[in-house]
Amino acid sequence: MNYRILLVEDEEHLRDTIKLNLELEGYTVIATGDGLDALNTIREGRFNLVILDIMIPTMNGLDVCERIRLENRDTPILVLSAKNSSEDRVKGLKLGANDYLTKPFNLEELLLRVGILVKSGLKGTEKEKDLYRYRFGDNEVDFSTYTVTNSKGSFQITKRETMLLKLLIEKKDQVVSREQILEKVWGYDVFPSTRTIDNFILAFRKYFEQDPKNPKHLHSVRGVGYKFTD
Amino acid sequence: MNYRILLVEDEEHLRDTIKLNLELEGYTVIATGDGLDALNTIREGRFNLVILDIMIPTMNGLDVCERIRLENRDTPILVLSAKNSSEDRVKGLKLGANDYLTKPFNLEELLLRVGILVKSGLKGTEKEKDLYRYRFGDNEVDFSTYTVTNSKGSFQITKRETMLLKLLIEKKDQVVSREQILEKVWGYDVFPSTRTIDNFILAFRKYFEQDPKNPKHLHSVRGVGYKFTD
DNA sequence: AGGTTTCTGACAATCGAATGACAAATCCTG
DNA sequence: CAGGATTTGTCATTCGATTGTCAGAAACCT
Repeated sequence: MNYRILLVEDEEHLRDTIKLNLELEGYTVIATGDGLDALNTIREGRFNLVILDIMIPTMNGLDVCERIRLENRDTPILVLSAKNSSEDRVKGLKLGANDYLTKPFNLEELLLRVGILVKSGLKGTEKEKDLYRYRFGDNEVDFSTYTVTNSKGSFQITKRETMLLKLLIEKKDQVVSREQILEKVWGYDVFPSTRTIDNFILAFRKYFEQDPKNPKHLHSVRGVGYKFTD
Repeated sequence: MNYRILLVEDEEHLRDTIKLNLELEGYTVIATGDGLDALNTIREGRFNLVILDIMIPTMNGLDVCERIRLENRDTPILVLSAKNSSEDRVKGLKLGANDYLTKPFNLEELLLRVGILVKSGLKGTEKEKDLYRYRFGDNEVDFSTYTVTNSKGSFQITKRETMLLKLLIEKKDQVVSREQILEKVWGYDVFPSTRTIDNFILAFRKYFEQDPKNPKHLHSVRGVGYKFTD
């Protein structure tokens, strides 16, 4: 079996070291030092693991992590960081990283953890359904099939809608600004007008709310953005 | 789903704290402070995760770790330790631990890592369905002979078609992304264009659908992939 | 309070990327 | 080399995403 690993690390020397060692272990390694680059690469190819330094230029590494998770639920992510505060580790793990390693690290430990992650990803791309379901009101959303079920019946929503909904639910009870939404769901280089987001919310209200005019779950916060509550 | 966790920790106070917190998260926790005890317990019951302090009395925690791995390949192990030397971490990971956390640790981080491990262990539980024959609509597919029988008659399909069809049927009612399809049917290092997959689906619709224009079994999910339903 | 400005709701119109459809080229395998 | 299997190329079509517009609601400011 040929395992493919995407390595995102900006320090050139370290990048080469890690790449070399992983290749000696038999992995195929694609390496880049840039976050945007990484996102593009991951969209094109398939990987068994992403090793991600969160202190990279161009964009925040944690955002890269979150974005990979919005688009792609399966690929394991191993986060590297110079910060050793537990808050940072917690933040990384919350955004969907599968493991977190602090620099400087023991190379052998890295290789061991890589081995563990790569294998765990293999066991089955499909995970338990419950992990991808979310219930609120009389709605049930299945993020793996893009399906919504409620009293009105059962229907499909689109990928974009799913990503946005996921983001709002992740940040439940918090206001998410339009900028944040654009950044996370659409990316750094695309800038649709703000009407677009409104239209998505509009659609959500039609899908999920008993009375779309008096939303119980999808609230507008004037001048800022939107907020999801149960 | 009821997850069962075995907690092995000799400091009583810490043990109670962890146990309580895990239970608040909804896990069932069996706790013990003794290594031998732990081995006996794990032989009796099935667990989704073992949390193991390697500084426990009666026997060396690393030995316990090794024993568990010898007897039981699947159960994830999370090692706790006061030692923070990388050699110790490497030693633990080499003996089969899936993760390693140093005391004192952030409780939230522990809970997050527990969540990740418990889920990763699940993936393996799912058994590959051994499909031999499958019926849907007025079609009957025999995967061993690559033969399809329906009202239009009986004919052969190719190996690749069979692989793809099997994948879609295994993931019935779920959206299978193009990436997943490529990964499973073509492998990691082959990159045919997306048109290829489309053509296979096209063929399937001609084979299996009464009205290929309004497919009842092979649905497109725009921007993602395809979905099979009965 | 009243008038002004800014923001969101609502929906129609438009655009463009993803897919459908099929032909042609290439790759295999015997 | 023949013949099917697989892949690529091209154009048509469809559907989701985006923009534009306007009305009404909320905030702002004397």
